Amino acid sequence: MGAVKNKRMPRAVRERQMLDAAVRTFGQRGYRAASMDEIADLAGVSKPLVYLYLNSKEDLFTACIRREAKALTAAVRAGVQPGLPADRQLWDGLRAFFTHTAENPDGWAVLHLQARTHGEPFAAEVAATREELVVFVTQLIAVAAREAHRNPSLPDREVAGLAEALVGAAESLATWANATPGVSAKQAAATLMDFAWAGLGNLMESRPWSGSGPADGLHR
Amino acid sequence: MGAVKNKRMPRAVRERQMLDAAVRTFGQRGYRAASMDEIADLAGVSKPLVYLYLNSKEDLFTACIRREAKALTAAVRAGVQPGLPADRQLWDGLRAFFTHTAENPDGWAVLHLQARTHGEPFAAEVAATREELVVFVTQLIAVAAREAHRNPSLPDREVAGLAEALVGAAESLATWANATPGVSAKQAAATLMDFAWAGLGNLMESRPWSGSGPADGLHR
Amino acid sequence: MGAVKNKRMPRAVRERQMLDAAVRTFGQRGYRAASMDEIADLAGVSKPLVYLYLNSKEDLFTACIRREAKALTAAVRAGVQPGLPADRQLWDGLRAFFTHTAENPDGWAVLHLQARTHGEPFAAEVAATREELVVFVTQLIAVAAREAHRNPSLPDREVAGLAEALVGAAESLATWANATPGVSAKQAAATLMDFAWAGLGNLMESRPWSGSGPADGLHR
Amino acid sequence: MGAVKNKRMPRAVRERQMLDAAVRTFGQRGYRAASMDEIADLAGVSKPLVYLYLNSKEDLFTACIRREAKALTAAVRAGVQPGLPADRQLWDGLRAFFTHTAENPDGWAVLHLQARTHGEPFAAEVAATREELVVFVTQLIAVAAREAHRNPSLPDREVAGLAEALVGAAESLATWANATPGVSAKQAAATLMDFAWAGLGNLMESRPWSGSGPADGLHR
DNA sequence: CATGAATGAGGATTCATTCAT
DNA sequence: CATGAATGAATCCTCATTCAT
Repeated sequence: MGAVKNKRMPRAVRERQMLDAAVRTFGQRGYRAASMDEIADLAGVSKPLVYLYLNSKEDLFTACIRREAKALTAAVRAGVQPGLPADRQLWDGLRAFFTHTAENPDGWAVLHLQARTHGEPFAAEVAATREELVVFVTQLIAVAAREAHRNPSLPDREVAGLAEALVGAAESLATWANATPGVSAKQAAATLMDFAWAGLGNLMESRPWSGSGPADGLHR
Repeated sequence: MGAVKNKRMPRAVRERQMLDAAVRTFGQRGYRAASMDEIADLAGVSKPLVYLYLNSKEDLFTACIRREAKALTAAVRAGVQPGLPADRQLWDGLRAFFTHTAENPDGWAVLHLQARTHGEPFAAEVAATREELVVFVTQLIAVAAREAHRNPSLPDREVAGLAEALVGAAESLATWANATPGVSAKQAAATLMDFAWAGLGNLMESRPWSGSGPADGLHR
Repeated sequence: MGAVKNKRMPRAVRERQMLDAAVRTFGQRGYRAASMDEIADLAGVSKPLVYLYLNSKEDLFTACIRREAKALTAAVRAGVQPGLPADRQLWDGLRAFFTHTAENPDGWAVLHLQARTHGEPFAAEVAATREELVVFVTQLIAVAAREAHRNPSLPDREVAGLAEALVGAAESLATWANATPGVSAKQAAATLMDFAWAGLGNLMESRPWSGSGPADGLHR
Repeated sequence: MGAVKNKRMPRAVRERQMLDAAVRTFGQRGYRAASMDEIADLAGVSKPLVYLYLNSKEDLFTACIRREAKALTAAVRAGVQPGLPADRQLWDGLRAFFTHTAENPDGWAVLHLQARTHGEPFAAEVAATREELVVFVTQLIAVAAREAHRNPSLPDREVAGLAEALVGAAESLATWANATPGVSAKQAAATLMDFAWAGLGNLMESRPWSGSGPADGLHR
């Protein structure tokens, strides 16, 4: 009883409806608990059609992961302008990230919660996306180091850990912001930016990160 | 066929064996995918005995969550000495946290991945534990602020966000460290401590956090 | 392996086959002892199909009760002509009742034995049907009283008791007739009619009830 | 947690406790739904002891049936004085019957509802008892016929049917009286006595059965 | 005697998946 | 294309029953 049954739609449209339904169902119920029946129902199509187009539950879930992963990285990329200074890029990226996850809570749940919970076919899929973000952050850190004329560059492993920590914090904050009424994407981004750029120690001494871009009131 | 079948053991022992098997199975397969058959098998007992002692799959999972949550918070608490400076307490807590999660990867998977993925009975259970850690970190930040004679205290929501970010980063790093060969608990703790205390900005300027305790070469 | 497996039948037909099998199995084994496996097998379908159409064991049993109850009351109603004198109506009703129960022993067992033995969902269901019969008999007694120009009408509770006794006797006789070879529906009806209308006392004095309708040799 | 655990009681007493618990449980839950666990618990003993004394669930149920059957027939017999006129004997027997079933509802449920519902081992057991009552009633009818100097005696099959109807009516009324608040054993007996002895026909003409014994206000 | 420990066997229910139309 | 009909294979859970102490 999900959507109205429209007969004879082009395949691409039908597939999108199915993926929409699947993302929503997987995101809310989890991979195992979601039933193909419910998904087909929510998509407004018959079950055999789902199998015809998407092959199997596993493939369907993989397709969901791929679509949502692509959407997330695209959103982050679209939010960032390569030429700007590193901290500005980070700030822009974080805002895009938090905005997108807030607008697509089910997709985010699929990526962050569900996909990692279930065995190898899926964890690998999502790990690749995550890696992409980590690499993006890693490069930003490297750029920032260059910009700061920092001589003895940080060891790679150290940088990897920092990027990992930053991405992990972002992921947690995204889930937290989704679950906490009254926390906007912008606030989440600001909190993390402070945390990441200035560090707690500096915050204690009242020196929050203040942005390096144009004075457009980046946060607060 | 998991363990050797030792007949006639006292209830407490059997119960522990069952919980061990359950944590391992739930941690690796997830709540839904784990079967009571596999758990009973791994524990070296028959299924009815599992039901006799632990009641139901739901109750068994809850018991796992409770046990692992208690163990984790106990480990962190045991690693921290209340009298020391805030940054030292944070450092000690992080080391205890990463050490414990590294030593109990399945328990950590149950808490961080599985329990949050499945509906209300369990999410609430684990949220309470997480809250405990967040509160601990929140208080540390407050103490640090006092120690730094910081006058206009940070707004509560800000502090909450920071604590959330820190805990989230720790959680992510724990999972990352578990999955990355060659990353020790100490290194994970050091990375996060740098990140949290100094911030990326300072790191760029070569001013990593260096510890406030006795000069015992806390890290690096 | 009960029936021949005819594939692809319309739903209504399959549902009837399932109910037939269920009535037979429940009637012979009882609610608890009957297994869904046996019912599905006897119906010549797989278990999931039974669940798809009938939902659950409880619902299946309820459906059996409803169908058999409706069939029984319909049979009795069809056997009785409202315009005739009360004793003739009673006679016709009894014959229809005994005929139907003799032709549907399993259905009768479900109604009389099994449904009343198991808790509330079912007992209520069958009680309603029984009440219908009791009311029917109660009204007949009242009509008979009017026909006999009996002045001080019998107290209601008394009439209720009498109707109850009559229905109870009929139920018992139906089961007895089913179990005793050589006892026909007609004989059972005649015995009860004598018993009910004339009473033992009159029978002793050789005055059996002889019918009030046309001289068609109603019995004997 | 049923009864207080009294250690070291003579076997006869323990067995009685078990049977009491079993009758109650079987009467209320039914044979299949009753669990040995619940029975042992209610009896205040351990399960192995039940098996030691009563062998198996089947044997236990059979023992219940036997005990309750014996108690019922004994009660009826004790209520009847062989020398008295037939209708007085019937009246006394009915009163004893309804009194006993009212005082032992669980025992009556075991005999009338549960035992007949389940396969051969039990149905036969209870059928024997029922037969005993039917024979008793059959003989009463024969005696009454002699007393009434009725010449052409009723055919045997006819008498058997009448006895069956009377016993059936009694059984139904017993269950009805148990379920209907405000109906006493005496009232039930009176209703049935009217019905059986006078017949509905006579009742219409205001000639209820009035008893043949001493004028002690037998009913009403 | 009495019991805590333990299990084999079975039963209700669900689900991903496939044909025949 | 689209679907109603159908199922093999699990999965959770319960219960009568038995030993070793």
